[in-house]
Amino acid sequence: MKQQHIELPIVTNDGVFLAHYSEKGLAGLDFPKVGRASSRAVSAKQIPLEILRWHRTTGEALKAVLTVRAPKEMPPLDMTGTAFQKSVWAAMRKISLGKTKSYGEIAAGIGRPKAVRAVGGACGANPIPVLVPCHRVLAANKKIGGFSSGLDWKIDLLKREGIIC
DNA sequence: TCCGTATTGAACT
DNA sequence: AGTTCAATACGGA
Repeated sequence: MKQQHIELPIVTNDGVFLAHYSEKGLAGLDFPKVGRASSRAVSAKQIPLEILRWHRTTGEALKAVLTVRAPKEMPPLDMTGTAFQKSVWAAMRKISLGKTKSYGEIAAGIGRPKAVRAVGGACGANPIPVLVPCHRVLAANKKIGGFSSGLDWKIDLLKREGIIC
């Protein structure tokens, strides 16, 4: 019994995101990539009804965040990672809309005040950007820092939320 | 075990 | 004010 790793596109005004689902929930989310002509056509029949339901929720939540609104509902997240990473991701999800935290604050929040760089590593390993608001985590002096899936997205999202000019 | 990392804060130009 | 440097925790090879 292989793990079905299903990819489904989410069409937004900002492009086509690609959601990855496992049998347990949303396992990943990719930013739109230029030049991805056609995501593989998946016949809707092959997709478990449960996943379609998650996908709908995911799409709503994603669009909500992209329009600077709090998601009303989140799909189950299947985040594979170490205990430390889960702590970091959980801490990041507590950041409310339009707010920011520094890596140091996240580290302190999970009881490891000096693990700031490790926090950065966990952010980079975050499989679900946007929904887990890793873009709201800035460096201590309010500098942007980095972003795995493209710094442009981070800046753009921060602009929408009025965090930066 | 060693290396890289989306950091940080202090010391030095 | 800009730059360099050491410290620190964790994950991957």
